[in-house]
Parts: sequence; C-alpha cells; structure tokens
Amino acid sequence: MGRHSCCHKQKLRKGLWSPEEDEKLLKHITKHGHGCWSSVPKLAGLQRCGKSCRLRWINYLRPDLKRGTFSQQEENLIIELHSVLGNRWSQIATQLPGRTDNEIKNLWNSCIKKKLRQRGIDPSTHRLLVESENPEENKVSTSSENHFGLYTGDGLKQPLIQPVPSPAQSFDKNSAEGEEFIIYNSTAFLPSSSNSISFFPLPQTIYGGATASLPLNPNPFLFLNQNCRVFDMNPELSCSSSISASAASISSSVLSNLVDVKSPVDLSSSFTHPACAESPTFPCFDGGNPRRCGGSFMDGGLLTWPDMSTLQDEPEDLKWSEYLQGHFPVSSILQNQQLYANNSISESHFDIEGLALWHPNQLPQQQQQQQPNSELKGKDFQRISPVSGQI
DNA sequence: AATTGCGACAACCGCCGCAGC
DNA sequence: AGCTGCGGCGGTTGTCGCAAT
Repeated sequence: MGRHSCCHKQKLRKGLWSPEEDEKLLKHITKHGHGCWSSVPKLAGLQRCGKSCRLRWINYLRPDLKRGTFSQQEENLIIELHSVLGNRWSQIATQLPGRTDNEIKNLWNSCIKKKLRQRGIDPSTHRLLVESENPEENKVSTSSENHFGLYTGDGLKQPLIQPVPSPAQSFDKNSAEGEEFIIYNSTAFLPSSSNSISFFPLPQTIYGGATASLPLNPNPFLFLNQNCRVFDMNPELSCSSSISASAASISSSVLSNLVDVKSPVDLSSSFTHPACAESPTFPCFDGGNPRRCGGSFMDGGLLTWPDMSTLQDEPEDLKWSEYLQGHFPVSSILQNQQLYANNSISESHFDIEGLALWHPNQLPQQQQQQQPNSELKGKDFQRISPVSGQI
C-alpha cells in the first residue's frame, strides 16, 4: 500500500486520529473553513494529507452528523434507494441527512446484505435468490410476470411472489427486441403527514438499453408524482395495484436519468442550505458547488451550530469530539426537524417543490431562489432546469 | 484468564472527473 | 490537446471491542 500521491513526499501520519488531531482539525475548520483541503493540514498543524483531513471531517467531525444506530426507517430507505441507485453510496447518503456514505456503505456490507440474504433476497439485484440463480428466467421479455417482494415493517423485503403486469408488455416490441432487461419493482418511503412511514411505489425501475416511444418526465420523482399515490402503512396496498401502465414505457434517456445520480438527489441538494445563505457563524466556504454547500450535508456543507436549547436525550455513544465547541448531539437537531415525518409535506404535493420540502431544512423553492447565494445558480440547477420546465 | 471469531466502525487506496494552466 | 492538482467516490483493508470458547 502506498501513500496518497498528494503526500508521498512527506512523512505523514496514518491510521486512527488522535483526539489532539481531531481538535486541531475541528478548530481550524470551525474558524477558517476547509477551503483547499490540501492546505488544511499545514494550516491546522497536522501531519496528515488533505485527503485524510477531508475524510475525517466528513465522516466524523462534521457537526451535522447523526450518531447512533440506524433506525428501521433508515434501513428501509437504504434498501429502497439501493435498489434504484445501486452502490452509489454518496447519493444514497444525501437522502439520509446526518449519515455518511461510508456509514451507509458499512451498514450495507456488514448488516443489510446479510439480512437480505437470510430472507432469500439477492442484495445486489434485490431479487429473489432463486431468480438470481436462474437468470434465464429473469428476462422480462420472456416472462409474463414479474416477481417482487414487499418491504415490510421490519425493514426486510419479504419474498412474496406476486404477479403484476409486466412493463415490458407495453414496450415497443421492435425496439425492445433483443434487449436484455433487469426490472426491479420497488416501494419507497416518503415522509407523510403522519408520523408513520408511508409506502408508495417507485416506478418500475428498468435498467437496460431499451427505447420506448412514450415520452415521460425524465425526473423519476416527478414521474412518481404523476403515477403514484401515497399509501398507508399496509404494504399490501402499496404494490401492484398502483403501478401505472404508463410506467412501462421508459426511454433509454429516461433510464439514464433514472439512474443518473443527479436526478433525485440534486433536486434537494441543490437548494441553498439556510446555513450557507444566512449563517454568520458558519459561512459556506466553498460557494458555487452545490455538493459542497448546504443541502447535501456533505463535505463543506457547514451548518450553523445547533441551538443548544433544543438539545436533549444525548445518545450514549457520543464521542469526545462532539463535546468540543459546546457538546451537542446533532441527531437531536435532526430529530427535531421531524425527518421522515414531515408535517409540511402534502401527500398530493410531492413534486419538485415537495422535494425541496422534503429536505430537512425546508424552504419552498421560490424562497430558495430568492436567497442571494442560492445554489440554484450552480451547474446542478442547470441540469434541473429542463426538468422544471416540464412540470 | 487467555484466545479466537466476529461485527462494527474507521481509514486508506486507487481511480475518475473536473478545472485551471 | 495535454498535463497537473484537487476533490470525490467506491472498494477494500485495518482496528477495536465484545462475546463465545
């Protein structure tokens, strides 16, 4: 194993971070922001490379990190998102504020994979293991049914065999002929108007090279808005009955959007984080790049220091660094924001604005756009613009 | 009490895309 | 257009704590 290219000339420390190092890094970033990561170690007086400092900040020192074990809802969401996004951990992490991609990746590899296998589900394909072992039987073009499971309240997909109309049936036969499809049916969790997690069906996610004639909204969530309803907890209601026939026709460009990491994620992450727009305490040091500021909760998304008056019920496993700068459990803040149980979200209003509202730091889109430092000016907004025009 | 196995978590590595020159 | 540095990502490995033997 060699050293990072950025630090091979220097004798730099590796391995676990000491409390002293953490304190130096935390103090430096709190005071100056990270700016250029490669310069952070020198400025902070650390014998580490910039990459190491960045990673330490992102995965451990950020004030907005959520501590403690994953909730059942979070696990469910990870499973659902993984079925759509695959191993795009960073994108999955953007939908779980306070959680890092590393954390989610570890959970997946150490826990969820095992659980899914125990339930007879292939964690990589989200299909029944029996099916995965017989790929020939899985070609949709040759099957009149799809088999898929339901994510139940315990967070694991029950291998319920349930026939549903095959999306492929409505593909243009000529264009679909000879193409190989892998189709996942899925449900997803959305914050609802109650404290319970609601189920609703994601569009039948189709990975493949097919082309189809019907133009659909390339944004999957807008697509959902057009074709899906929000259901109650009863998973039985959330499955086949609600899948729109139009969900079957997805062009390859749509597919690319569907799996395009920018599609569902940056809609929310591109909005300016209030902390960046308003916080005099913790300005965004890395303006211009939505990924580094605000809603993504990643990297330089520096948040305001939490209101201490809102803190309570500190987790037992808080680490020492959380007590620096006025010890606070950020999870409490996030919980106070009623993540996943956002009363402000209307069931019938989950469009692009709804996505903005879904973001824990809720600002309606118009209000976001009025922010002087709105990240909507960024490149990701340029990607969103065409989508918005289709609303 | 010592050892072993395992799970969870932390950190590193190599690669890639992008921007600046 | 090519080079270089940087940031970011996903895969992998290392470390630690705990339970079982």
